[in-house]
Amino acid sequence: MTVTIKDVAEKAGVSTKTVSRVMNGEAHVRTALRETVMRVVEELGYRPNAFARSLSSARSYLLGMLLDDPAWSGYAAGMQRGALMRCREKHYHLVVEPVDSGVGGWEEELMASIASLRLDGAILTPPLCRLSPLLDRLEAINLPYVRISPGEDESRSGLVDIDEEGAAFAMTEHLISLGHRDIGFIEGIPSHAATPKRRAGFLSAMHRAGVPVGADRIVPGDFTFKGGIEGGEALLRHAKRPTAIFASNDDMALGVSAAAAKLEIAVPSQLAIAGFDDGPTARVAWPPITTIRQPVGEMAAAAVDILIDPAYRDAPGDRRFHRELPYELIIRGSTTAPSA
Amino acid sequence: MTVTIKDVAEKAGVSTKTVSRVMNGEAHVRTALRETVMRVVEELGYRPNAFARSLSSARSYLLGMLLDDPAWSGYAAGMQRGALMRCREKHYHLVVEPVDSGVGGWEEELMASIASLRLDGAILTPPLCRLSPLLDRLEAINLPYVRISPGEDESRSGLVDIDEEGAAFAMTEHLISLGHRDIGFIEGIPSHAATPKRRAGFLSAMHRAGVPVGADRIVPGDFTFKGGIEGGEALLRHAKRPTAIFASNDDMALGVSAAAAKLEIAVPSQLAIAGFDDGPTARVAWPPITTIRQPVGEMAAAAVDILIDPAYRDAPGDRRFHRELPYELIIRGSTTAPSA
DNA sequence: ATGAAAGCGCTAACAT
DNA sequence: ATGTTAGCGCTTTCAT
Repeated sequence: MTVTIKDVAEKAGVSTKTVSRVMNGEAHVRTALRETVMRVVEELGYRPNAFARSLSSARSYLLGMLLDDPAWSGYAAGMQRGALMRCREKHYHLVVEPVDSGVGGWEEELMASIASLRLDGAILTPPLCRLSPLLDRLEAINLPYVRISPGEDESRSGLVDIDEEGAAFAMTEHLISLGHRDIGFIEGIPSHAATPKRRAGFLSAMHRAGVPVGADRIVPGDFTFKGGIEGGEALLRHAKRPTAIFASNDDMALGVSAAAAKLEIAVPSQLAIAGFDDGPTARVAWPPITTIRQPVGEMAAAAVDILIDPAYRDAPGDRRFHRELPYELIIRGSTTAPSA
Repeated sequence: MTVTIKDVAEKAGVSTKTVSRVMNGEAHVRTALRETVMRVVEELGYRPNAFARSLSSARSYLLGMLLDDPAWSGYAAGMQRGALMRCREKHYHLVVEPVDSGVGGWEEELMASIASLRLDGAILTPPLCRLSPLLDRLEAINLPYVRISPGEDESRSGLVDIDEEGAAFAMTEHLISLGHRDIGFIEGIPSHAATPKRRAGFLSAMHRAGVPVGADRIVPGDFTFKGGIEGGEALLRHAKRPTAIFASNDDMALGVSAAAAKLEIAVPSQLAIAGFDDGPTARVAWPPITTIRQPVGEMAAAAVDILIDPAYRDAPGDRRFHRELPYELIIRGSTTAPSA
């Protein structure tokens, strides 16, 4: 059979409680004893049973990541990877809970899963983090959660985000500084908090540069490649087309790139293209996409840190549990000065 | 406090064992009683504690997915998604265990994690599924596992794969049927079992068509975009360059596409490009890449099915636990007939 | 068909 | 600094 705490205690000639203390790195154990116990643990290959521990201690050492990303994009994958790595470091485990909010009954299923696993906390990614009824339910069962880029109700919980508006502003300034004045913009899906912020950043940079933005220069989008093709075509079919297009994420930027190829418009010489996210797809393109690097892995890791901070339960709305991580403007081949 | 089985038993006027029977869908409970219990469960919002159940029953209802994919490509994400969905359906949970086999000590960490979670089974993805010492250790602790595309030691465990060689053969035939005779091939990373199989499929199709393959037409690769650029450049810098290039995966195919753009070779008119996998990147390209669809999600789901089959433990090597799923040739815009 | 009692392996609370 | 006791919430015998 598997080795239990009793076996270790017996062989080491101590009580199970002492073994428990050693395993959990608690104080009040003499070094000599601690070492004896450690040795026996090694010898026997003892691994504490996570279930027994959770059952008696109310802590599960399990964190959940709630994802609603039908496309399972690089964004979600990066988040997950970042959270996973930090969890591993801290001796927690991560349970990923994919959710399809398009289908009925998901909320019940999710709550059942959460309750039966007795999660210690949950990370909510966009657009889930804006579902107020979901937040209500999590609060009702007293489950601490941290939101990634929620964009509203800031004081309701810990959160991690970047300065979306500032980043969009910076990207727009980059395009303007290259000499572009007629710039098209493709929006994201409205359910994401980032959508209005990125647009606002774009508009305010244009405004500040004193460049008017025609209503036909802003088109809707949905964060997908296909949406980018459509948005790109809409912008490029004008008799007088923009010299640059700023898409609200990388996948749409690639769509614009495809639309340009179709219409035989050369990138970047005849059209500059910018994206947002710096996901895996941004690098797998030619020319590579100029974009905003959003440190998704670190954002998820920060969320884990907040969740496992013992102080978090008591003051989830406290400002010290709000992290704004730095973005980075990544200039690649898709943006150059407009040809005269 | 949270509702326990005792609360339900009390309110329903039955023993805890009866509630347990109802919750687990066991026989020997009168319909009337069953319904009463169900009603009380609803009313109280009772959720069984997964830890308590696991502690007393030896089953954890937890499956692990072991991943060693530094790029965290679409392949890994698709696998995970497929496994996750099937687990949800079957009331299991999935714990993802990323592994960086480049770093020392990963094996100990992994084993500790597995042991403490008392996993019911594990899914091994490439290239981990070929690490014989790891398989030895899993067998030593008696943990059932299923491998995805292991390519060797077939009788050692259940496995799920596709006909890699047949798929590469089909792709090559497609290119030949379009009229290509001078075709370049970029290999995958040697640690993956798929690498030699895809090459073999390519070679045998060429051979069958009676087309000789020059040694300089096969170049090494590593499944990355960058590797694809390099491989593509190597093939395209020849005075007489191939009219088509078949890359062992999509990311490399995109790299070839980028290399062609750099060298101002038009795709598909001057160069046809084919990939393999049909990952998310294949569609986010222009022209979209002709490729082989590998049903990664279904493969992972099949692995879950095998693991939770009660008969699997007793005969893991049995042929009925080997699944070969169908691939599909997806013809997109990147392959057309060579221009005369 | 249903129930009573005895753990599963660990930790919290309380000794000592 | 270390040990003892009593559960955590469920399932497993084994009765009835």
